[in-house]
Amino acid sequence: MGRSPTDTKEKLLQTANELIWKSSYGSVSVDGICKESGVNKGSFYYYFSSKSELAVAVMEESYQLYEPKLHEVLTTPIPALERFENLASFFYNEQKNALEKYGRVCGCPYASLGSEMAGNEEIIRQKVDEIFSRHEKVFETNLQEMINAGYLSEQADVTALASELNVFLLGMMMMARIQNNLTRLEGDMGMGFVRILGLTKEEILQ
Amino acid sequence: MGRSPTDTKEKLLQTANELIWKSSYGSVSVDGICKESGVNKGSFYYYFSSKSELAVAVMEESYQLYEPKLHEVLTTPIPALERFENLASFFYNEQKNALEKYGRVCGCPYASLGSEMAGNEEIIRQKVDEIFSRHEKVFETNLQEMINAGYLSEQADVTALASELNVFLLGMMMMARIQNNLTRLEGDMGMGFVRILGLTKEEILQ
DNA sequence: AATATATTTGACTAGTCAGTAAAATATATT
DNA sequence: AATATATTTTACTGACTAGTCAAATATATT
Repeated sequence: MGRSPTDTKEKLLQTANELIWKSSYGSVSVDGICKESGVNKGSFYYYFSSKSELAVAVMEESYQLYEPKLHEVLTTPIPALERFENLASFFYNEQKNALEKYGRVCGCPYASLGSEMAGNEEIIRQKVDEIFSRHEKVFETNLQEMINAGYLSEQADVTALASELNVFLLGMMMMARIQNNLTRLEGDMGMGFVRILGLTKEEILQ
Repeated sequence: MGRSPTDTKEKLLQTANELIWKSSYGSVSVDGICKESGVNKGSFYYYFSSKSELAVAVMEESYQLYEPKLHEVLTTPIPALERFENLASFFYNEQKNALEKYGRVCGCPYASLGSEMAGNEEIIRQKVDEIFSRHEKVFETNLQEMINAGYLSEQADVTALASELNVFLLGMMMMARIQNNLTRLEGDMGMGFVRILGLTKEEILQ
């Protein structure tokens, strides 16, 4: 009974994701998102109760698309050194695609939005906090699996390492966005991962 | 000849610094800054030609206050390990003071503002980029002095280390702001600096 | 005291903001 | 065909936005 579902909500989420990622939460208006989506403002508030609730939904959807990709790169059964070099390439390619699509280095969407709105919209701050926890958990789980599979030293402190990897990644992404430049990301990210994990060509276990 | 100079400009800079640091650029209005400063809007535009120009001036002034403090901590003639432990304490105390004053963890003002506005206001992005370059240069200079004074290994790559310290600091500050929590900053920052520099209690040269 | 300059005042755009509400429309089910 | 429900449309607040402008005022110098 009732009318058929449409792709209106999905279109709003996607447009909002793009606009907020490349510019910012504060400089993107609900009107702007609606105009770009070809959706009426009334329809916007049929699907979302506020702009901040939309931002939270955008992050959840985007993270659900991202996490499996991260997991896949980290679970490929090759030495840990190569896995993290692949991870660095993965992030670099993501940023390069965004640069080509949006004309600028976009960085980490969660970090930018979280940092901007942490002091103004508690539900946004909480969502970013939660997403970072989940992200760190993925690192943790995969590091433990690498240890179990003999790819990483048993002495490794997975919790501490996951946290450090996260902080380093965050810092690199922020720097790339502010510099609007990918060269550092290309040059230093893989090395950074490897150094944090204490991996060298000689120390590889398998 | 003419009227005496006043502290109006200074008051605007200080108020803007506080408001933008704790919330964001987009959610602080020129009207809000004026009201909080007890200054008329006309006076605002007598001193600043735009909101973004104000933000640039805020960053320059605040960095000029900050850099000497950073330099002082890093030039105290004690072993490098202790210098960077002191540096971690210095950052922690700065954040703790801001937390007490503004009711929230504020993080790095340049990074937050830079990340927010990098895609919208090129003069802001450029200023943050410039400030980060100067900041990294301070690390470089001081690391070289530590090597010269025999406090750090001569094999250390000061450029790479300065960059890594910067990225790590940036990541830690961002995370603290988003988590609105100082415990990680208190627990992991010193350790992080020391690990990046490859310093351990045993390896200290002097 | 007159004058030149520095600074402040307050009113004013003209546009944009997030959010509302009721009517209109489309369609699946009965 | 009637009805119930899902979705869209349109017009509308009322507050806030960055920025402008000319007149008013204060004061150091002559």
